Amino acid sequence: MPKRVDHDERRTEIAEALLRVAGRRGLHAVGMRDVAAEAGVSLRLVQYYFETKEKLLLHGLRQLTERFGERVAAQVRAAGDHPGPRTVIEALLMASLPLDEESRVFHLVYTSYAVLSVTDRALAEQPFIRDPEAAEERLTALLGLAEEAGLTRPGVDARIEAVGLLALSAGLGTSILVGQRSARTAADVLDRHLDRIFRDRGGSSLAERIAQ
Amino acid sequence: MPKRVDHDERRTEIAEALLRVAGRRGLHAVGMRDVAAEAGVSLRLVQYYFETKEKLLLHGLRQLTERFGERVAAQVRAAGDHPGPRTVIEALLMASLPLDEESRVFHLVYTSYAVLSVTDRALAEQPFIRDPEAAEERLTALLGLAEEAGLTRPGVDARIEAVGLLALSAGLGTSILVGQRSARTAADVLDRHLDRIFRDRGGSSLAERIAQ
DNA sequence: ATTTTGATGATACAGCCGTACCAACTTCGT
DNA sequence: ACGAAGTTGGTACGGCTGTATCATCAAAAT
Repeated sequence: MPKRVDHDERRTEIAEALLRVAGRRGLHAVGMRDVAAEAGVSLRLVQYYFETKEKLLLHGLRQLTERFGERVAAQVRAAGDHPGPRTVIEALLMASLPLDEESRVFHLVYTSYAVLSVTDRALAEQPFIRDPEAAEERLTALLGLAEEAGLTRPGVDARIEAVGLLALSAGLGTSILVGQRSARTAADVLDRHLDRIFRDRGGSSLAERIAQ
Repeated sequence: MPKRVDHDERRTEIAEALLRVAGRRGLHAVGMRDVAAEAGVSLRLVQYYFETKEKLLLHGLRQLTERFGERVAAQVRAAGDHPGPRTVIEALLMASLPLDEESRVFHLVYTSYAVLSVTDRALAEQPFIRDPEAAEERLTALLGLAEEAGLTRPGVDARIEAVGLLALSAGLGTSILVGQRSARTAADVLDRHLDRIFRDRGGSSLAERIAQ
């Protein structure tokens, strides 16, 4: 048989090119030809690995969320060996903020997809709308743990707090993305919010940890 | 001179048609021909009143924010004659949530514009990015008033709270938009958050006020 | 009444898009 | 060595887009 090329790897490379272009010029502006040029291959090849543009977009979305999930996991892992619930939650939320270029691209492209999904049925049925659900479950569990350990202030409802924290960090994320807020301000706000959930301030503040 | 047609009125009608189509099929999918058909006029007329598509889009954005501002103002006015700061803030934030069709369209189109503005310089320089600033000022002032009146809990920083509240309601808004949360859940979260800022629960809760 | 100017319509054009087609090349099995 | 199958490139097609052109009509001014 012919050249031994790892199809999955090739697909990953091309999808990566798609995400790069989308991050640079906006998802709405990427064409098949742009992706091909960015990946350094011919237009035909892009068609070969993803028969249609829609499939390419869907694959790109999947790849985007996967990579982001890994990134967040790594950042949480870096938070320490036996971190308290607040530390883990802080790491989780901060990792979701578009503070560096990679994360900025993620937010931009992900939000583009989310907007498209409102008017595109095929996109709306995609599981990427279910990823936040998983995050909610995890956050709720973490808050429940903290509650049992007596770390939270009285009257804290884990699920409601989880939803609020996710919405807050999502809102802060987009406001950073559009250049409305600085990373510093966002960290301050997040810090204050966590102060109202937890009894004790965990270690150093988020704001201090940002060199901005 | 020729037929006395109010140009501004005409422009408003056409821009309204643009927003309707954008709300139905997504901003990325609207073409000049779609707008013309929706407005019941010829393509040429759309070109006549807005020479270029970019100008049409910018006018549509301005119109969108204006209409939304009026809507919010009306909803706040409906909150009562001498409402307390919390009531006003609640009305403000709830009016920003996409609970009915009109507001849903606003959120969708506005978010579309925001996403585009990240990669489009002309859009980024548009003042619609400054509207949230005005909202922040107003919220900060309201919270400051509440603080002076002794209505808030100790340790409340008006500006940080304002930023947090806006980010929270923006995040809740988009999560409602993509069908991830119900209006009820969003109201609950907002309620809880306000409970942590204010000493007393204002009148009835937001959640109770929603028939959902 | 005629000219002038604003308002409207039909149609054409150039460019880009996603996709399809066809030819060529590479590498493996026999 | 030969052919088959996987892989790649060049190019063309149909459709849609925003914009421009040309012509027509209506109404006010002289």
